[in-house]
This record gives sequence, structure tokens and C-alpha cells, in this order.
Amino acid sequence: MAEDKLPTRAEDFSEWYNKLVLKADMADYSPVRGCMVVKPYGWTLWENMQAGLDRRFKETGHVNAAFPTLIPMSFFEKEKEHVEGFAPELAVVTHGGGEELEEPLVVRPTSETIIGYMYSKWIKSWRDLPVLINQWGSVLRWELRTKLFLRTAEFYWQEGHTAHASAEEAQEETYRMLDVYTDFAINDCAIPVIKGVKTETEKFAGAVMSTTIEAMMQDKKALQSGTSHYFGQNFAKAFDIQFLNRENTLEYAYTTSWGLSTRMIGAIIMTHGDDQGLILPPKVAPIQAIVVPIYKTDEEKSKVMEVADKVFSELKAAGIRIKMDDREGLTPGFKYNDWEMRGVPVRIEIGPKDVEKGSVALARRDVAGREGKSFVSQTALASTVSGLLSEIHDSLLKRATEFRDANIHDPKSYNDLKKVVADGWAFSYWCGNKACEAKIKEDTKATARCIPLEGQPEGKGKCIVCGNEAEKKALFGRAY
RNA sequence: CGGGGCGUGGCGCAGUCCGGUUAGCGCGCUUGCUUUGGGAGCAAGAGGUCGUAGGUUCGAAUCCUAUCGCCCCGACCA
Repeated sequence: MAEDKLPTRAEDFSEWYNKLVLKADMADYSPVRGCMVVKPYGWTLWENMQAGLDRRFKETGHVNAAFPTLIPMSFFEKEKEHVEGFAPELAVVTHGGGEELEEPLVVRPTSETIIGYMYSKWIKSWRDLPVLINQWGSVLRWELRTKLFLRTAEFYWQEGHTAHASAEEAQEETYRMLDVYTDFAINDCAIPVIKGVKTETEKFAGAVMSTTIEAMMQDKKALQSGTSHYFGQNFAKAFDIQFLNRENTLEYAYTTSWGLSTRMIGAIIMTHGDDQGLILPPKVAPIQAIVVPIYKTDEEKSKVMEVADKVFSELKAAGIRIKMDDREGLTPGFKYNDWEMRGVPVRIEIGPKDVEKGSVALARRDVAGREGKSFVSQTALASTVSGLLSEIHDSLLKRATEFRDANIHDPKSYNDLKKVVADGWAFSYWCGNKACEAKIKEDTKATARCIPLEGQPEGKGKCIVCGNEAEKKALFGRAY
């Protein structure tokens, strides 16, 4: 741990990320190419994220269920765009129990098909609608280039699948869940995101409309952090999800799906981390405060530990996720660096001097060095720490928002756009034509991230590429 | 699938061009003593089929052939 330091973000952002994921004990490579092992520290973070999302899902009327991992191959062929989109990345099971299967089974890359099949059995009347089901699980996509959390063959996520009696209602659901993701990203992960609609080129295979929340990483690349799709009747027709409406006529249902994955962990790392390591947003951090006791002699140790234990119990009772670092034989300095690598938001140092003065040293992870350190009274420490945690959340969000906003540009010409997207995003009028979108991608590697739902100027403009009339502005940037 | 790089103790590397017998170094690990308010010091230890298979040779980590795997850059994607 002492050697083999983390590269700085400026030196090599990609290496910084790879090393950090390993050194912070978040995940490890698996023996199978492209798969990852999520280690306990990373998984606890995910559990906290799950809790925040799951609460929001329940509040908006959804229930959880579980659908199988294996899906008949033929299901994938029922929706044309869907099969085209996913065919290249399917893993297929051909044998079971030593025998070749009559019909190959696909390891789910997403569950629209099998859930569509089940919904067609369950939905007969308008009284059965809406169906609002979410599933927590993992999916498998045979990715060519992988990176821990950001793109792995197998990843963990939730996928919500809903069916509605009208297009309006399904569209409302699509936007409602996008708002849920936005709220989660901002208020739990301290990640500012931009809500928007995907272009035709970028949308989900089989969707009528895809929406997204896009976040800017510190290397100014975009990361799609959550998606919510409106399917219209596409999947209902493919899987025969029909119901008798109030007029007693048979009608196809309107469906949606929405997902957010462990990729969001990557977003947290790349949004907040610094050259010392991770910086975890307090709301989801596995450990919110770490206690480091400092002593030399046995006599000092017993006095210090008495205070440290008391502080620990008080904060724990106050609902703060706290841990005591009582490892022997390690210097305090080592422990500081160790917990900084892991991104623990608050560190509480307690030494002989603090015992005398009735104080503790509080260090906040988001402000480096001495500036982030303060000496506070042991009395009412729980409320001091709670206050600091919430202050850290606010400051992380503010810092990330300012960074993002400073790197979104409004190029005046196409040439200008080309320069801008090399190191930032462009927010420009776009006519909606695929050719213009493709030209940008070809010239700059930047893609249309989304057409933002908010912050659009009044009135029309001219497409940054072709100069034709354009209704709306789109965001362009290089993406993960 | 194209282009580039790399496989040597747990990790990071040197040695390979120009073969020579005990394969080194740093970190980590184990034990002991001293340490401990920003990555501790000393001492003694443990740990390696040099990716794999074949070949050349008195002798191969080193040369030849084949093969496998990984990483980076491109084409596809949450």
C-alpha cells in the first residue's frame, strides 16, 4: 500500500480509475474475461444505493419481483429492433444436464422479452393495469472492451417494467422514473445530471423513446447513468399483451422500462475522486466516519480508547455509519491515507491531547490537508458530525455542478464545436437529421448525448452542422 | 476482427539483444524488538514449473517454431 501510488488524474485518468477501483477495495478482476468481482466494500456501497432507489420505487407505487436468468432464444426474435440491437452481445446456453437443448437459452441481457411474455398472461382487463414491477438482479452482455463498473460482461442493476392502459400514462411513467433517477443522483450520490431524450441513433433497441440522465466525469467525458424507456405498443404487439378496455374493445398495452446499474458506482468514483483516492458521497458511503485512536504507551492507550469507545457508541447510536480503526502496529499517518483512499467522508482523530482538552480532530475528506481539519468539542459530537456530513454532500454537489457547467460550451460555428468537444461538451442547435449527428461523430468522436428536457432556450435556431432550422439544442460530447 | 505492447515469487519490475549452471531488486507477507498527532526503523525468515508445448545446444528466462492469455488503440455498447 505504501508504494505503487495512485497515478494522478492529470497523468492518466484511465489508469487512475483502474488502480483506484482495486486499491480502494471496491472490486477485483474475475478469472472470466470481462467479468468483475464486487468486493464487500463496493457491494456495501451498492446496497446503500439500492436502499435509496428501492425506497423511491416503493413510494411511487412499484413492487419487486424476480424473473429468471434464462430466456428462450425465440423470445428475442419477436421484436425486430430488439433482436438486432442485442444479438451481437448474447451469451447462449446450448447444453443442460449433459444433453444438447432443443431450443438454446439466452442468458438475459435485459428482461423485456420474458417479462412481456409473462405480462401477456397476467393482463386481460383494464382493471389489471397498471402493472408496476421492478426487479433487482444481474444481466449479461458479451462486451468487447470492458472496464470495472463502467462496462463489464455481467453487471448488477435494477430493471423496472411497467404496463399501462394509455400512451399518456406510460409516458408519464417514463418521465416519472427519470425524475426518480435524477433525484437519486443529485440527493444521494451528489452527482449533477442532465435529463434528456436520446436521439434515434442512441435510443434503446425496440423503444419508441429513450430518456437518460447524463453526468460529466472529471475527464469531461459523458456517462449515461440511468435510462428510462417508453415502448409504446412495440413490445405489447410482439408479446401479445392485450387487454379489454372500458369500451370493451381489445387493445394493446403501453409499456415502459427503466434501469440503473452498478455503473453508477463508476460515476461516483469519476465524479468525486481525487489524487488521494475515492471521495464517497456521505448518503451512500459504507462508512461515514472513521475513528483513528492515537497513543504511544499502554497508559495513553487506555485513556484514549475510553474516549474513542464513547465517541464511537454515541455516533453509532445517532445513526451514523461509523467504524473504529483499532488495528495495531500501523501508524496514524498510514491509517489516514488508507481511509482517504477508501473515500470515507469524515475522519475523527483522538489522541492524548484530545483526551486532556475534551476535543477531537475532525478531518473532512473533500477538503485536503490542514484546511479540512478542525478541532471540535467532544460534547454534541454526533450533531457536529451529522452537520459536517451534510455539508460535505452539498459541497461535493456544488463542486461537481460548477465543474460541469464550466465545461459545457455554446460553440458559434461547426469549427468551434469541433474544438470544444475535444475537451468538454457542446450545447448546440441540431436539426434532428441523422446525417448531421453522424458527421459530428465522424469528425470528433463526440456523440449526441441527449436533447435536454430543461434549459432549452426560447425559439428556434440554426443547426450547428448544416445551418438548417433547428427546434432544439442537443448536448454533444465524448462518452463512456 | 485489424494495429501496438506484455507474460519472470502475492504485486510492480530487471535480466532476454550477445545462452553459462546459486534467477536478482523494490513493495507486500511472517517473526521479534524499538516505534506511533500525515504513508515507521532494524534484524531474521518464507515464497519462483521464468505463460504453455515442442525444437536447437554439453548447457535455454535468454535462440527457433507453434500456441494460449492479458493490456492499450480502433469498429459495437448501460
